[in-house]
Amino acid sequence: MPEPTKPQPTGATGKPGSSAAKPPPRRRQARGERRIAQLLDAAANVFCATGYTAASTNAIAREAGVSPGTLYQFFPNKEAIAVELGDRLMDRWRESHGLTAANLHLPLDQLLDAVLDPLIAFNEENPAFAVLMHGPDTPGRIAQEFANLHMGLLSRIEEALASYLPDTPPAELTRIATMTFSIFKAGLDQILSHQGTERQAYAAELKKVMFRYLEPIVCEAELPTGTP
Amino acid sequence: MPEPTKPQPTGATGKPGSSAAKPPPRRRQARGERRIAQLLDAAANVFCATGYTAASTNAIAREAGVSPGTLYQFFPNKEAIAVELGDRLMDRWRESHGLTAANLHLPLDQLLDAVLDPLIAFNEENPAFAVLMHGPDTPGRIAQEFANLHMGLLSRIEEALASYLPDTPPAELTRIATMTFSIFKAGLDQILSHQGTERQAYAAELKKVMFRYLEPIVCEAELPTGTP
Amino acid sequence: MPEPTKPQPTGATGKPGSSAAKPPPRRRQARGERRIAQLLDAAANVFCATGYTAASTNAIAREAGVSPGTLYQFFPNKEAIAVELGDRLMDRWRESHGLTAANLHLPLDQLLDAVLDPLIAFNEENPAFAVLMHGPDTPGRIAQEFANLHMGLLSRIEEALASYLPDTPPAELTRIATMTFSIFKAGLDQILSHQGTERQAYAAELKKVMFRYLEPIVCEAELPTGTP
Amino acid sequence: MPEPTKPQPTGATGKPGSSAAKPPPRRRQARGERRIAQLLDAAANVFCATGYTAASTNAIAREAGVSPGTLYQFFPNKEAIAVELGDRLMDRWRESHGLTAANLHLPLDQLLDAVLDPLIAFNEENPAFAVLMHGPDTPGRIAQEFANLHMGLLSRIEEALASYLPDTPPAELTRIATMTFSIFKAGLDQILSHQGTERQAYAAELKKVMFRYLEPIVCEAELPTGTP
DNA sequence: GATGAATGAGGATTCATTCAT
DNA sequence: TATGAATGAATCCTCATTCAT
Repeated sequence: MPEPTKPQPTGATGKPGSSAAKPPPRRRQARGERRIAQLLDAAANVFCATGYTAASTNAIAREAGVSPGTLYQFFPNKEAIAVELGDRLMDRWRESHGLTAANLHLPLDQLLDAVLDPLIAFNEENPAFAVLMHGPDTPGRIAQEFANLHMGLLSRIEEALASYLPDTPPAELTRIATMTFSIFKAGLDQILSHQGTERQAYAAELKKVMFRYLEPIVCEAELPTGTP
Repeated sequence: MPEPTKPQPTGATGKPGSSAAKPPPRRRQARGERRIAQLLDAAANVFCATGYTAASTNAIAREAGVSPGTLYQFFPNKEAIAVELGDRLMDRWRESHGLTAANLHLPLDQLLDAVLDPLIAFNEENPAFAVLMHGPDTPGRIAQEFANLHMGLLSRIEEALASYLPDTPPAELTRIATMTFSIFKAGLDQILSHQGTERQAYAAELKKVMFRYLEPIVCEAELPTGTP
Repeated sequence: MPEPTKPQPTGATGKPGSSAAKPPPRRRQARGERRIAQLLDAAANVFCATGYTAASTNAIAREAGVSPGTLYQFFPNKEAIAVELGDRLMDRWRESHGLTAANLHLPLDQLLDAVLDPLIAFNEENPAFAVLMHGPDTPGRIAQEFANLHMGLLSRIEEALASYLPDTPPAELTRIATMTFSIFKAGLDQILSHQGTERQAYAAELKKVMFRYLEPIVCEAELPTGTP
Repeated sequence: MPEPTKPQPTGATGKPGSSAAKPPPRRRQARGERRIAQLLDAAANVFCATGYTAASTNAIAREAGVSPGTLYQFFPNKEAIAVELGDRLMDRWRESHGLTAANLHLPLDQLLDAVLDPLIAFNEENPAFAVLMHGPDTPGRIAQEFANLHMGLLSRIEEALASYLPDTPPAELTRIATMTFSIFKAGLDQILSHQGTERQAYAAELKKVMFRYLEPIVCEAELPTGTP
């Protein structure tokens, strides 16, 4: 039917987290949906191979076995590809193993196991996730296109921490969360750049780092009554 | 392996002073040396502004106020600029505050203060150092051109650790050093991306992370006699 | 030669009503006719907004709220859209206010009023008409796709002039008509690019130009007997 | 010090008309200056052949026999090429036959001859001038990049008219000038799109149009006192 | 008839690098 | 040395058009 359907720029389906009132995600044929998946897979590969900055849209299209024009039918630009890929990975992560409320009552070491093991596994299966978490090599600033992903993860950490540290001032909470996230990313990189037992050893090491960092913080908060 | 090897970096004017038989540095290189410094300064700025991958040699030349041709008179390619800049920063670091033998007998907390404070200060003054430590956003692999810098720092950490942990197997030592370095880089990024008191708070936080991570390792090693 | 020939413009649905034997217009073309109108309206908008050369068929389809494929179901290419739009505008113009035979006996000033006022009004309502009269910015040559429109208008002017100047050689007649048309287009552009009273002032000015240009020509022809 | 030398974007040397304090026009080698001329010649050809909108920078480079990169060493974009070409043609025009003060005291018919003949000749030799005067086929607005050229010519006409019509209100003056310019462009197009005697005939015709349009305006102004 | 997918050549522009002066 | 010119492949992206559903 003539029904105009609102051009709806392209690609990105919607921010994660804003669950209500998703705008009808643009009528698309099944083939198109497949193409998008294909392109995002290709993008993941290329991002992993060359990093975000050096990745080229043509390379992504080539990797996906389509022409450059096709890519641009679904994504307005390189940035949008990264955003959409990040969103989808984030969704996938949340759906499969998200930080469940149950975990939040575990003791720290078990919490770390409960969170990190699947998260590491997820990153092993989706190495592009790590690439996107880092963003372009532009230092300092978090590039606009990665802000979603970054904030998404960061705020989840912050929430989790908040439940352990209800009395900590927000600024400090943010700092601890930021540091934790930062450390995690650093450790994850090491894990992913090793293989086999060494990889496991690094995973164990990361847990040590995080446990030792967070334990005093958490304990101190948990026992405000007795210990001097 | 870890042994840094200083790989005679650029193709340009072999650095005087590095090898045993110093040929009297020729006069006509004085200007050249100035040019090089100029170019490296410019490169540092551009790398900081845009990251390594996105930095263009033309932009570096422009920033240095010279023509592209001039740049290539001193460096065979973009990579060499990064390498040389990294080497020089590394030298500068070593010369000014390098991990002196004296420090190695300090207790851990003091050691961290002694090492991290000047290192952070150095990075504040030379933000390109952090950019180069990270290398391009290509994940996992350490790009060839940044291997020197990376290994240089890493092996110094490893040496230091070795003096605290003489009985630890080398593989583990490497792993701890790698992790430590990784954490440091991560923390440094946070420090550098904040300002004022918040920056200081992040620095303190980084020290906490590192102290808590390393303390048990070091303690355990230090007291092989008394513990049951 | 000037004779317009109405070149059976698009490849699509031969316009009913043009040839002698009217085949009863098939029902299923009703929708098609609407689509075409829709597309031509959209094309008019896009041509006005960006000019012919820079207009894209995708933009036209989008503006019409249909898919590119649909557009090509009715028009074989971009050119055909312009041609058909031009033809329709021309038809519309002819049907509503065409140079009626009656006008041809008015004195020049009244003739100009009689012709120009509605023509200007028509162009105000259909600004795409002016765009199409000019064609692409390719200078000199009249692009193939705009020849119809151009010749259509030109020959009408020429006919009108011929009735005033029966003894003028055809070459000169063509020249005067061409010049007149050219001036008209130029003036029209000015009119359309102004607003309100200024627009009216330009319209008046255009009439002055044309009147003063044509008056001596016409007068001289009208009084072949007396004047030296 | 390195003295940065101010990047000085590229290409365009400076606006015409601002004669004082020309910024030192960027050190350039002779070869470069030749290239620029070459490129502008090529651009003129391509603009004439295809019009501004459809002209491609690659086509210009090809026509000039250089690589696309070379073009961009001298011009930051297509627009700048048009601007510079326009400026140079304008300068060339002014230098050779500009409206000299002497002309301003001639009777109108002689003035028109004095101005139009060389101007037409100039346009015959530099057909790109006409293309640039028209600008892109975007209707109405005068595109930014052509404003200079347009205003340059328009204001010269306006000045000339002002000397004939000292008592006319400025708005009207502008209108008359605009109309005159518009007519001239229209006539010029016809002249240029014909050949030989026909071309001359069109030139004569244009003069008629302009003379007849302007004569009453000028006369009326010239004889406020004594008219019989 | 309608849709959205697909194409691939071509658009402007950049960039690492080399060359002539 | 130093410069600016030159390169050409590669960048992102667009567009007229065709195809499969």
